[in-house]
Amino acid sequence: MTEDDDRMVLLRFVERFALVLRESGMPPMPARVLAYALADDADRYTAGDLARGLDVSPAAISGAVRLLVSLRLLSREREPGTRSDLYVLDDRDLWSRFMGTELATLERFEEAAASGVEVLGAHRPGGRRLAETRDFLAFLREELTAALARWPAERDRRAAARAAESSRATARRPAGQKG
Amino acid sequence: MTEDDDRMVLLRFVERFALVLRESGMPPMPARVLAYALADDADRYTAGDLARGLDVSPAAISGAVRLLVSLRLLSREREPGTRSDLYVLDDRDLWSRFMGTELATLERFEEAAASGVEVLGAHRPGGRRLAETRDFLAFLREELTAALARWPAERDRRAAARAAESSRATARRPAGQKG
DNA sequence: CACATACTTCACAAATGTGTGAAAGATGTG
DNA sequence: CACATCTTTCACACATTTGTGAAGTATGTG
Repeated sequence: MTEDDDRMVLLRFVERFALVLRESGMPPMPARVLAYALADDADRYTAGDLARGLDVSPAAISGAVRLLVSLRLLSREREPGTRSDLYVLDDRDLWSRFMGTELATLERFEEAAASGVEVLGAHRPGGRRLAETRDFLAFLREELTAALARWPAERDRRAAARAAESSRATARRPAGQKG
Repeated sequence: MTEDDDRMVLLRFVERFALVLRESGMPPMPARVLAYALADDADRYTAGDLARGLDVSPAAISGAVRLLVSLRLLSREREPGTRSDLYVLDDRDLWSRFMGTELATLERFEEAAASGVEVLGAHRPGGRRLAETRDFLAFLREELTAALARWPAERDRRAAARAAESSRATARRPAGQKG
């Protein structure tokens, strides 16, 4: 009962989150698998787990994990003496990796703009606009790279802040009488 | 001859750049229109200009500019006494705007992650991962917003550097004898 | 006010993408 | 070494997306 409810809540979330991932260009099934692996409580999944958990065919999982592994968003592991691969979502820097793939796209943008400047000529209005575009993309890439490097420290800082906050809250509850 | 060649070069670039835009989630035709408006030398286009320039049907342009205008990447203007709208690519902060739409996506991500924490509970492993995801997205949004605010100044700085560089180069050519 | 021009809307044909079932391929077990 | 289990590959049906032609709408012109 409650277990089924939980599962529905989870699957509903999966669809919601996957939708946003899809709007960022990820195909539907990989998006679902990523969202599921992120939100469900296990930290390693066999292909069968994912297929059953999402209630889709194993074939669909096969294609989805192939993409996710190639993007480094999942990694494949093998437990000795077992016949299934295990897919693990390395959440320590999942989002850094995700942004890594975005940075690669940004670089492709930059290259395209630069080649446009080259073939069209920087003196013409169109070429000038492309040069400015290229500069912007370069700037953005520098900024993102720097931000990404700051993230691990920032994450720990935020996690510590959250922990302090919640321990203050629990300390207040049992002993907080002398207001 | 040369004019046709130029046009081919332009259209080839348009396709190349549009391809990257498409990988970032933009539909093909809007991507082409944006790339064309960016790279061609005019600074305002009627729908007909775009249709002829890209050699596609006016109907396709209609849908494409609707999207681009809604994203604020093109703006629609109307010259008095004429019967066509003019589409202008406001390149002064085109890319800031483009990133603005990306920021909106980021915000949707953040909301989705936050709602996941809410419905799944922050104490479970899945919920904890989602909380970290939400934090990362918030961080990224702050960083991007800050970077975007820095861009105008940075752009002028880079433009000035380029101008100084090129004037130094032209000054060196005619008079640069006493090396 | 009929007409010409430019654009938009709509229905459709073509292309593309997506997930399934069936068959084939691995890999460990008795 | 036959078998059981799990995964991958492949062909296909289904759905979605895309851009076109044709018809309709708006707007300025004679």
